[in-house]
Amino acid sequence: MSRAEPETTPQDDAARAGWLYYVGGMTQDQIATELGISRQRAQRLVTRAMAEGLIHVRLNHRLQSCLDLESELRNRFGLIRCRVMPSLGQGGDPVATVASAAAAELERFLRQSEPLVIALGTGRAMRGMVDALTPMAAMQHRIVSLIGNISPDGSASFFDVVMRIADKVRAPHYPMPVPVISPTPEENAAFHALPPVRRVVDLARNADVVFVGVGQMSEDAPLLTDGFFTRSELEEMWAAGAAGEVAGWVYDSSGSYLDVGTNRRTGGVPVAPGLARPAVGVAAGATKVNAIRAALKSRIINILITDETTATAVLSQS
Amino acid sequence: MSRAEPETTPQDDAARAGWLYYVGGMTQDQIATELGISRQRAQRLVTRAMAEGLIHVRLNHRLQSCLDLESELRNRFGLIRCRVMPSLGQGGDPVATVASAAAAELERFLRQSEPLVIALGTGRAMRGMVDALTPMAAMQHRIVSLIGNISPDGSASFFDVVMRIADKVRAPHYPMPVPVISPTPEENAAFHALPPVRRVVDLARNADVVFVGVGQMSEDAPLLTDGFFTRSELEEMWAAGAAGEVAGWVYDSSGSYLDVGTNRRTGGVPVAPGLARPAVGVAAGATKVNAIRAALKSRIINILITDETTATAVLSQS
DNA sequence: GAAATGAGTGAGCATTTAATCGCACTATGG
DNA sequence: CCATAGTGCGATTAAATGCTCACTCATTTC
Repeated sequence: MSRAEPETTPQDDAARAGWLYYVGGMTQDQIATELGISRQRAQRLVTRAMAEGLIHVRLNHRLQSCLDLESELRNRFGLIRCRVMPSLGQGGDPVATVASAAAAELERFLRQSEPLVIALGTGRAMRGMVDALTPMAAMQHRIVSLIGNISPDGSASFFDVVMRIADKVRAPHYPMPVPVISPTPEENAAFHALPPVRRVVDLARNADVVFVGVGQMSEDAPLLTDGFFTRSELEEMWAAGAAGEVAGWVYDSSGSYLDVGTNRRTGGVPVAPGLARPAVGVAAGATKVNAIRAALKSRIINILITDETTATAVLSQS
Repeated sequence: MSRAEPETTPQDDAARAGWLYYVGGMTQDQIATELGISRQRAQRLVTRAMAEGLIHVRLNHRLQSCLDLESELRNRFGLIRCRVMPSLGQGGDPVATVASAAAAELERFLRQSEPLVIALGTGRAMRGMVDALTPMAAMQHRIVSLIGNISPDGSASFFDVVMRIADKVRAPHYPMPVPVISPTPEENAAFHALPPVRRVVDLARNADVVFVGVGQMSEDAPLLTDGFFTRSELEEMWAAGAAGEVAGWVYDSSGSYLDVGTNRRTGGVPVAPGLARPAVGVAAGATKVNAIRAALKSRIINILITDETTATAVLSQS
């Protein structure tokens, strides 16, 4: 037979194979026959469709145990909303667990017709959320970064989250053109005095919705492993009672921002505690428990998206 | 034996197993270990999670060929919107193909905050759509049936679609308490004269959105196989040029309702052609091609959700 | 112009999954 | 109290899947 159309992209093929497999329930052999390709190729297309996120899988049932945890967290910390996903066991990646729920929460806001300013932090949780996001047209909103996008080595990888999300929803986006953490308070202030920076800062400060990850301040603190802190800075923060970090701003176990160390040189906008506007924290993992509890206490975040084991741990102590 | 927690339902277990399998990417063996059950049991739970619709799978990519068909259908028939899903090959069930897309379209309306009156027909396509619908709170809307729910044998199975959807979204619902087709025009008129019926009819007639399947009038007409038509009635309609049927009302190949046969005794509300409010037709399958084309011509429906082969066929003739 | 690189391909094989079967347990009605 | 139908379970076996490897072909690099 003759394939008249040469105009199918590889991704099209992958999507079609994945569709036939997951929705149509066909075997890879049948797909191979249907599309006139070898079984191996069909298998690769199916794998690829999943890997590239062309196929979305969602759980459509609320586990009773998760619902219980949600209501307890809501009551204990006075949250607007809370979402607890089932854990994936010790082998599983907590980020993957919460990513789809976080994406759903974000979509909830994106679907609103009145224009919103949506501020975002960075980190693995945010990255996972954006990857799980379904592309949709939501140009009415503005996406703004809370945190500087200039990293110590000069790379702009932190730019990624805001750029990727803005790309998926075709919304205007505002990266924060300052260093994540400047060498001196003066240099940080100099950046923030620049008019373009001030405009982004104002936008972020008055955002209608905030999405952030939550960083732990233990040995494996993201800010340390990613090279934004030195070890001595971390120890200085420990001495001051550091419990966690949101958007680069370090707070103690009661959820109050510290006035020492890097906090005097951090660029961008801290997430103000106790406000009424939605502030969504996306975080899961055993090491983050204390950081999450502290952020909830002062209501730096008032919506929490986490997994079952983390939720249990957050509630168990305190 | 001792069951320590009596507080996990079988469905909870199935959902958890399905989550671990599809989202966590774990093997059924790992799940069995994780949950402390046998492999076979894990496998049964996973299967069940899928069968009961606890796991939703969606395609997150638009195939170029489908996009092309969509824009051509939109232009040709002046549609508001059109959605073409990839076909599942000759073995596949067309209803399964379009169900998830139809559900997504319905959810689009359900998510709107201003209250809507949503009118629905019946049939396999509607049933599939409702099954694929994600449960969500949308109490602001009212769900009303376009078609009678009393079938010839007295059963109320047609009630199902409206009831199920209302159950899933917790919205008030209004079944149409009249026979689908009455034995005589007089009896039909008598039913429609009843005040409670009139209220439902008024609601349906002024609905903000309409969702319907499209029935073919060939040998395998749903109205015939489901026992609402006799064969002689079908032949009478053929003689008058019957091409298809929407919500029980039969129209010819130009999409005009006929004034013969059962149309004089059909209960409920016909979908008025050519209106501006969205009227979504959900239909796929080779036998429905003519019925779909006719419904599009007079714009009984102005949004179409179908599959690739059907879309191609609808466009090929005419 | 030749070698290197890298993505894509098909074959064979190990692992994982689905289907079938027989057995035990339970509820229901004689 | 026993018989019987129905349901769920584990073991076995057939099918399907995923993984590795050697190979090709096109493009790049020296």
